[in-house]
Amino acid sequence: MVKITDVARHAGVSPSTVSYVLSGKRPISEETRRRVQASIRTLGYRPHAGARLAGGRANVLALVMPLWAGVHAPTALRFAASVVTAARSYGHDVLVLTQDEGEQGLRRVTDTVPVDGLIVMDVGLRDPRLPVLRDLDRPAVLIGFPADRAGLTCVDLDFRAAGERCVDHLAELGHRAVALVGPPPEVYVRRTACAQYVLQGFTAAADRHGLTSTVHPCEATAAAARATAERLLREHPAPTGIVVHNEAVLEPLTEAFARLGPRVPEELSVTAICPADLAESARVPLTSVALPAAETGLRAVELLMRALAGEPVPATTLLAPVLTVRGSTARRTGGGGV
Amino acid sequence: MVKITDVARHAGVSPSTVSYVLSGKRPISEETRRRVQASIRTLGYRPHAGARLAGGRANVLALVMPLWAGVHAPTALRFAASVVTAARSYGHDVLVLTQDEGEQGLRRVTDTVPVDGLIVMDVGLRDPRLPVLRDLDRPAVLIGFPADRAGLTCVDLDFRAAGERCVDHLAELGHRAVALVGPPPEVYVRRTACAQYVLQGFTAAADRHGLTSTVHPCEATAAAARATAERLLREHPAPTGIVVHNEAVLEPLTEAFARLGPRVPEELSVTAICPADLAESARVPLTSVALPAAETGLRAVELLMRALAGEPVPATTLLAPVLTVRGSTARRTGGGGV
DNA sequence: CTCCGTCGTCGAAGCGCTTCGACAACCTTC
DNA sequence: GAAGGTTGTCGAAGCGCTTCGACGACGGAG
Repeated sequence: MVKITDVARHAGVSPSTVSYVLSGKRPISEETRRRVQASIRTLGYRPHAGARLAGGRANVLALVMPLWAGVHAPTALRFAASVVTAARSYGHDVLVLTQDEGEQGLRRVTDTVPVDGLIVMDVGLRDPRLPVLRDLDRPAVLIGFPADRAGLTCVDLDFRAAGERCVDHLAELGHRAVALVGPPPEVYVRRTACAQYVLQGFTAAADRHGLTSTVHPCEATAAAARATAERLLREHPAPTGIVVHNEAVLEPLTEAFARLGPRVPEELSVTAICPADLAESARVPLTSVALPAAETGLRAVELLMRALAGEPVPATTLLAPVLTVRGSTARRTGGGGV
Repeated sequence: MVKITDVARHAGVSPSTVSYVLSGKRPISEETRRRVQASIRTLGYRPHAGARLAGGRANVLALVMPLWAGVHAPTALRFAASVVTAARSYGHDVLVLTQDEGEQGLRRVTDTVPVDGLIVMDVGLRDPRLPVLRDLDRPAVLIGFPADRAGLTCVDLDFRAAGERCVDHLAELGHRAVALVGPPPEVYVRRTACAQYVLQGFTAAADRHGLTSTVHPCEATAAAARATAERLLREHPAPTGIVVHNEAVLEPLTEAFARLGPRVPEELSVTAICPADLAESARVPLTSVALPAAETGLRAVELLMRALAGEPVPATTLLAPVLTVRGSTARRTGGGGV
């Protein structure tokens, strides 16, 4: 293992000079800097994270992610993967923490492990971890928007706008009755932020367009999806436009529709809020607002890096929803409605 | 942040004594030990990982996992979750590394981050990382069995026996022609160990029973699954027993069968090698050999902890396959065959 | 030509912890 | 009852790095 003193010797300077070249915290002559950097490269020097002891950077960030309960694994993994990849591109490694470690988990990890900053996924509207995050001596970026975001840096898809965008699209196609199939009730209870925002956007847009609307939380099981499909079709007026915000039931739900009668999109238009490739690879490619996991993760890391560099960062970054029309929505046919 | 000197002062001993109480590397009188431990508890002291500098434990382990390519996300996440949970129960945190960082990734992380040991998922038969792992000054546990496991600690489901077990079951039920639907060709090319072992077990058992057998690698897409289903049914002799070792196509494959004709299990018996809950929640509950993600992760962590404690650990831990009969297999009916 | 301010570099101290050698105190053993 | 062993504890050094204060060299101002 090559250490800073090796670099210093090789470059003919003192260790402190090498340190200052690395951190840029003191002026170093152009020539010395170049020599030091050359030595660093030829020796393949890499600072050791343990030295965060002395106030340095560890080049490690912590990612708090939901690992068990009620999350759609492929989606969660996509976020994680993009965070890890982005972090690596900044030379950082990633420590994972599970959601359920809660507030103490945050405390523990910042006290115990050399970690430069945190990224927290799946934030609740009134997440109990918020006070701790505000209080921490390290920067943090939330993926999701809690109700009170004072003193926090947040990034996420604009879920409210996403909900609206879906309804707008359905309204433009002439649909007069719409339904939202959302995540399971627990998620609303936990008050996961994005579920709430979609709901708000959905309702607001439906009202704005004067549409009839209903909301159906749905467990992430095929059976629940089938039950929800049946319930939807029995409604009066029967919705002709559906917004699905629940990746896990996308598949069984569309299949249930296929069995129960209404043809998609001829008789029933379906839009989803989900990762783009999921929407593409459905048996009927779904018109969807993309859940930009890759971009969100990347943005979160970028924000964290800028915060670490001492730059000011925007408190909120809302990613604009992009609706892609695929095969699952069509102009409303037939009369009906009420 | 309370540090070791605080504890020492509070207990009326020197810092080194506290350290020895913690590490047990020197005898400490019963009375002193108790006093120190009391102080540790009341002050809520937690050693800082950065101090691994001085030779201590960091209480961090690295998990190398496949994050993008061709893995079944829910299964991968299950492994990861079990590793993280088990690690936490030993007071360790987990740093994730992606598969594709390869050998240098291992080097980097052990040089750079205070990490006590490694767990490596998804090992190839001739994984290029093996030399590095052997060479490292830290213990490592592999999930999976490479061809040459000298000097390595490995744990995994006995995939060979799992393949055999499925075929045995089908043979017992009177099936004379069986087919294996495996992971995509890439996986065989990368020589991911478990795919090879299932294949071996499948072939060996089929030969032993004198069954006709064919092998069908299959992409992880619904389209590929449908194509595979059609190909299977056109074969001559048509297989009446199928072994599926590819979680991603489980669903579309069974559905394709449902459409194309043969009734499961009356006309076609299907067994799977997959996580138990996946098998249970299929529309026709699948007879399966469970992929024990939770147990495997736990075992891997246990082995690592024992290695860290200096205890000798078994070089190989093979988990015996457990076949659970559910609704997708039945005694072969009808005549046919050739 | 001196004085002072800058610039660039260095040495030393210290981060929280472990570990080595030392050393009292006590216990055997002849 | 002195020699030799144990046992339990301590002090100090050091891990790789950062940072603070110091200092020599240089240049511009007076």
